[in-house]
Amino acid sequence: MDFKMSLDDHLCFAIYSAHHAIVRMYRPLLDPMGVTYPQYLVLLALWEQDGRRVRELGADLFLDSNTLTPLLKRMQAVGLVARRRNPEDERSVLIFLTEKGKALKAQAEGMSPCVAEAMGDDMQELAELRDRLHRLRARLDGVTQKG
Amino acid sequence: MDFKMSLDDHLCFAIYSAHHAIVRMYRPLLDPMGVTYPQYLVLLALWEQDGRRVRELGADLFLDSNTLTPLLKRMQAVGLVARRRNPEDERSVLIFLTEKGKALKAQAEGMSPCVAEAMGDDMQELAELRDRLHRLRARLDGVTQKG
DNA sequence: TGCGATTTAATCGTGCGCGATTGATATGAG
DNA sequence: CTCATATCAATCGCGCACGATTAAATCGCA
Repeated sequence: MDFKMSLDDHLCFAIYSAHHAIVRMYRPLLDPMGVTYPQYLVLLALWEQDGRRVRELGADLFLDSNTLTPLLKRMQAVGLVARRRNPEDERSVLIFLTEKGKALKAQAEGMSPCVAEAMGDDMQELAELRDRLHRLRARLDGVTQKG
Repeated sequence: MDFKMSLDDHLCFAIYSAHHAIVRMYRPLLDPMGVTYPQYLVLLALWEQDGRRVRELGADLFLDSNTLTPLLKRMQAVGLVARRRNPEDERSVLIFLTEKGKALKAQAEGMSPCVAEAMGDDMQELAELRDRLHRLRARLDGVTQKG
């Protein structure tokens, strides 16, 4: 049985290829905003809660400072965020949205119809897919931690 | 409603984070084999059908030569594949598994129990998740093409 | 109080993805 | 047969991811 497992039979490849398809779909929507897809995810996290530490942002996004620091510096360079040392604890760095970064939220909400059209209109199906993936991720995280 | 959409509410982020969790889960299994996760996907495609052109491999993996050429050269450098110009059409390059590349298949099949344990034992659920993702990817590819 | 252990961000090197371009080979219309 | 067009792999530049390491600040305990 394992001996006949093709690429398409693998769940891992379904996730891999769906991920890249998502990024390709978002690119033309995000390009006019001047942000990449990972940067858009950072913005989503900051629109939800501003002024977080890099560590907290990383916990939400499942990313470490080796990825986030250069990414946030690029966002700072184009004026989307400000990085300030935390006066309460000089080890940590706080990330704040600039006015430009805040303003992008409205523009991003304008993408919704395009995203909805691309993803499909079956909200039930999409929400269920999302929840199944979150459960799988949580399970994998748990196993990887212990293993 | 859109104004309260958190990171976790987004299907795109569920896919993004599940993808990275999958890669993290596979890493300790693939490291001893000396291959990366994308290289493992290439091997899956080649174990299924050997001696393909770069273009065909790319069609299966949804990757272009700008990604595949350097990746295949790295696999050639460690002796997993051979790259030969196609005598029938000198524009194309054929990719062949070496004996070492073929031998890795048995070792990869040994990962199955670990993967199964990490992913969970509900094969029905996992197969359904896989099929839903393939349908989403197909839909996104269609929309992106036309758009 | 002093000092080792811990926490935090930053840095470095490597390997993807991919938009854009290049160069070589094949194809096809006239 | 010729030359424009198409196809194919390769190349280049940039931005992630991430393992490993470093440096600074804080914490905790003797």
